[in-house]
Formats: sequence, structure tokens, C-alpha cells
Amino acid sequence: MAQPVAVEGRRARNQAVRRKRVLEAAMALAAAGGYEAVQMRDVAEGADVALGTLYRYFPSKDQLLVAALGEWASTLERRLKQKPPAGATAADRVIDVLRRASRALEREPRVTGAMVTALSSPDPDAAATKNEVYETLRAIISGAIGGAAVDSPDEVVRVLGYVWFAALVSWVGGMAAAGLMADELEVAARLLLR
Amino acid sequence: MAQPVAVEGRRARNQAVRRKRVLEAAMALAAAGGYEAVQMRDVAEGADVALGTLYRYFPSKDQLLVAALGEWASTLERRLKQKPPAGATAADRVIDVLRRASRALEREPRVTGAMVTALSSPDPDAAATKNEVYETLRAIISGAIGGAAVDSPDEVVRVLGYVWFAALVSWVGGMAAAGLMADELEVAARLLLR
DNA sequence: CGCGAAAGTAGAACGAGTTGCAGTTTCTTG
DNA sequence: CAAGAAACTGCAACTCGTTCTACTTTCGCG
Repeated sequence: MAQPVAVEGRRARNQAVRRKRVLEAAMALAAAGGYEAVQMRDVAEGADVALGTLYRYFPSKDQLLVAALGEWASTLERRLKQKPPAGATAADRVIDVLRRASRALEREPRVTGAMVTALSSPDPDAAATKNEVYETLRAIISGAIGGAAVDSPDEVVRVLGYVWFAALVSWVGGMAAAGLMADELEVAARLLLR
Repeated sequence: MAQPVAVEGRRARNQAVRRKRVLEAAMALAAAGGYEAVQMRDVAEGADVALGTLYRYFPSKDQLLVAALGEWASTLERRLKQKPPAGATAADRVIDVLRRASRALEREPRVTGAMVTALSSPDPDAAATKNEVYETLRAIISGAIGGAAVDSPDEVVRVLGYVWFAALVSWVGGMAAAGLMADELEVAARLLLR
């Protein structure tokens, strides 16, 4: 009589649900008050989960927020696959993508701030998760370059990834105004893809 | 009978001494155990200063460490003025400078880690101090380019500054091996200064 | 000199990330 | 269906950055 246990069993499904609830609770808090407002006790309460459980899912606050950023980046990547960037040259397409991304990030400055803060944290336990995020960001840039003939595309992509990250940190750290970020990225893209 | 109060009076001199003691204590702790080992109570004790006094000099741990990085960068800049980088082209000189700097930073990984962690912290109160550090780093790159004819030198310098910062953070965050940092910088310099 | 403000001291107290623990619930599996 | 392991819960406790308080010392200046 056992229902065919769809995929992965009931436990896994419940865990996926919990995980999502946790991430949503964290985002809600981040939207309201940024990094410092994402307090682990509050996240636990908001997700209706015990503090210990929260820590079982995400071993630290930074890993939680980096994971959230990972979801965001994956979503962006998916959307870009469906609606590829416009532009005749590789530089134009890269700039288009980065501007779109920047606009989205700037729309929720506190959320972005929280996630980027976590991304730049030194926590070595989060290194693997952080790398995935970087990987996705690079894939996004790479996709924008597409098949265009570019000198050493991998190197260009890596350098652009660095610039993207640094620009985000500068903005979040209050060292650069919001609009600047996209402009700096455009400058870098034009220099590297000329 | 009053001794001619050299410069700036006795108070200012004592404060300069205290400040230096604090920075030295912080560096000693950082050398031993990195960012987390730089605990404000221990810094205060090591510098033979009360905790409250420490906070009067440096309003936060991050500002303390960023200030330390600022000293390091200024020293490097001074040294480079005396012994300018070797190399025929701008790219070669920039690479030489960045390699020298990287080697120095990699020699004390824990100290570097502590300082870079602070530099990438989002604390907006530290923005001014952080900007000074960036300014110095850019000046160093700029000096290496020197008078060479380069397209949009300011933009190139800014982008290289971003890459330098991001490479440091990657290394410190455990996402890239030590030697890699200098190599990535070389790649970026060659791409931007070709 | 001698006073008053600024700077320093010791130490308690608060907040938030993280950990540990004892007891309960929920799955999976045989 | 009956373990029994793994996952959860609620909560106390610990750490370390930061703040606050009450008191003392030091220095520049009239």
C-alpha cells in the first residue's frame, strides 16, 4: 500500500522544504536590515526551526548567506540562458549582463550587502560554497562572451570575475556609490575585451 | 627652564608612542594566530593600555587592522620610491612590483589574512581608512607604470587595484593557493597593459 | 604653581554567533 | 509493525567585540 515514494523519500523532501524556509527567513531579515539584522536566533524562529537545526543546515551565518547568494546567482544564470544578452560584440554583451545584474542587486541593497559581506568573509569552511558562487558568476560572464573570438577568454573571464567581486565589495563597504559599480565594470570589460 | 617642547608637545608624543605600541601588539597577535587571535582585550594588554583607551585610538577591530595595513602599504610605497621596479615595459614593472608585494605578504600569511579580512569588512565607519589604503595601493601600481604611454592609465590602475584586492581576498579566504595570487595579477597586468 | 579638561584605567555588562546537552520526534528499514 | 539511528527541539552556556561607568592621572595654560 506504500505510496510510491516519489523521489528521494519523505525525509529528503521535508529537508528541502526546511532548507527553503530557512533561506527565505534569512532573506526577509536581510531585506529589512541587512547583514546585522540576519540574526541566527531570528532566522531560526522565522523559519520555525530550532537553532540547532539551523546550524545543522548551515554551519555558520556566512555559509547561510553565501548559499543564498548562490541561489540568486543560479537563478540569474538560468534566466540569462532563456533570454540571452543583447549586443553585437562580446564587450557589449558582457556589459549588458553586468548592468542587468547590477541593477537587480542595487534594487535590494541590504540583501546584497548581507550576501556580499558573507562572500568576502574569510571563513575557510565556506570556501567550497564561495567557490561555487564564483564559478557561477564566471559562467555568467563566459556565457555573455559566447563564441566570440577573444584572446585568452578564460583569463579575461577570471579577471572580470575578480573585478565584479571587488566592485561589489567596494559598493557594499560604502567606498563607492551604487551607480559606480556598473560603470567600473563597463570600463573593465571594455579594457579587457578590446 | 622649560625644555623646548620639540614638536607637538609631550602629549602628542606619548600618544604616538601608545599608538605604535598598540599596532605592534596587534601585529604580534596576528602573526601568531591571524584575525581571530587579534582579540581586543589581548591587544590592550599587550600594548599595556586599557581597553577603553584602545577603543579611543581605534574605534573597532577592523579599523585597527586596516590602519596596520595602511602602515604596511605606506612603507612599501616608500621603499619602492627608493628602489624603483625593474622592467622595460609598464607591464613588466607592474608585474615586478606586484610580485614583490605578494612575496612579502605571503611571507606572513596570518598577518596578511588578518589585515585583508579587515579591509574587506563592510564596516562603513572604516570606509575612509579603507579608501586610504586603496589609494596607496593604486599609487603603487601607478608608480610602476610610471610615464609609459598607456591607454587610459587611470582606468587601468583602478581595474588592477580591484584585481589585486580580489586576489588577496581569494587567497585569504582559502579559495586560491598562495602562489596563484601573483600569477593572476600577472595575467591581469598583461591583459590590461598590452 | 595649580586648575580643569582631556585622556587613561579597571572592570562590569550587553549582544549575537556558536556550541553543547538532554530529551523527543520522525524516518527508514528489516 | 518494531526497532534504532538520525534529525529536531528548547535552552543554557561560552566567547569576544563593543559599550558604559566611576575613578584617577596627565598635561597645557593662565
